[in-house]
Amino acid sequence: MARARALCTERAVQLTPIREKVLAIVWRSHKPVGAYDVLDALARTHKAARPPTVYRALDFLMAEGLIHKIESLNAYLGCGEAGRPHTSQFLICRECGTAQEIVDGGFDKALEAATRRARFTVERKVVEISGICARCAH
Amino acid sequence: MARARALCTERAVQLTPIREKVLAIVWRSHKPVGAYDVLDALARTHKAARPPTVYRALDFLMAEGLIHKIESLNAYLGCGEAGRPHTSQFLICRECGTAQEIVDGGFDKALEAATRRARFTVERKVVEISGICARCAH
DNA sequence: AATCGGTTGTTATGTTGTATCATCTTGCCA
DNA sequence: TGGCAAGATGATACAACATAACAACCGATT
Repeated sequence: MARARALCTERAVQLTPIREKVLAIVWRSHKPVGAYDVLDALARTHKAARPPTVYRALDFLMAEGLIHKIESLNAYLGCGEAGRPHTSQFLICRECGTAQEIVDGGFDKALEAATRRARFTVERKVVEISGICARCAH
Repeated sequence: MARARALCTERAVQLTPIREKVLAIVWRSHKPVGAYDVLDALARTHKAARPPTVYRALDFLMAEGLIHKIESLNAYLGCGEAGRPHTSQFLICRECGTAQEIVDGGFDKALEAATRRARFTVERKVVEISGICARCAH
């Protein structure tokens, strides 16, 4: 969190109280959390919270690389490599609901080769693998 | 489409008129199409169509591997390798809206290695790359 | 004829995300 | 020191995406 504050200062963007609360809410869950769950949690300490309040904060945090959106769950997850440029992949366990962020160079290399072959300019990568994690498999 | 019919016969599942119409609607667009766009199109020839009608058909077609869902767009796309077991990745152009399905062995190999390392049992893969396609880049 | 599984009809509702315009705060500077 | 501009938030309404629940139908089997 100190790191998040430092990053925002460095970039001259504002990590306002609302944004910081939302970040804390997303961050403290190791499972992806839905926008309306964030809203419920935020509303406990911030009565005026409404959907746009939350979506604005989530958009800001995504733009700054502090959280990710898991598209296949419509949910949000704290980023493990906050602020550093990186691409990430997610392993999502359908049993326990956790999402693990992994960084895999081989993956990126294969992707780079495939997109270059297609002359495709990459802007955003969504890689979400669902299944059963090691712990839940026993 | 003949191929879709053959597959369903072989599997002893019913490609009913509604399902076939929905498949045709998804298939004839080379862009991913939203469920409510499908609904509008279906309703032209099938007045009774309602959201559940469409979602049931889409679920069936996905289960049979005839279409895919693009999670990052909440939209559906005809499958290029209908019925054959395969994993696919998508290149989605934000300019023209087309989504190209690519099959890349290197990708699958990298994924296999990464998931085995994590002792993760894969059930579903979502790989959606957004950006600018070759045609739109000029 | 009874019934059983699969499909569709129907109504309502739940979930996720945005548009729009008003208001407030802060810093700047003429 | 008054006014303006940019960024952030408040507030209302609505759009877009998806499912729950139960009724009705239909063909195949017994």
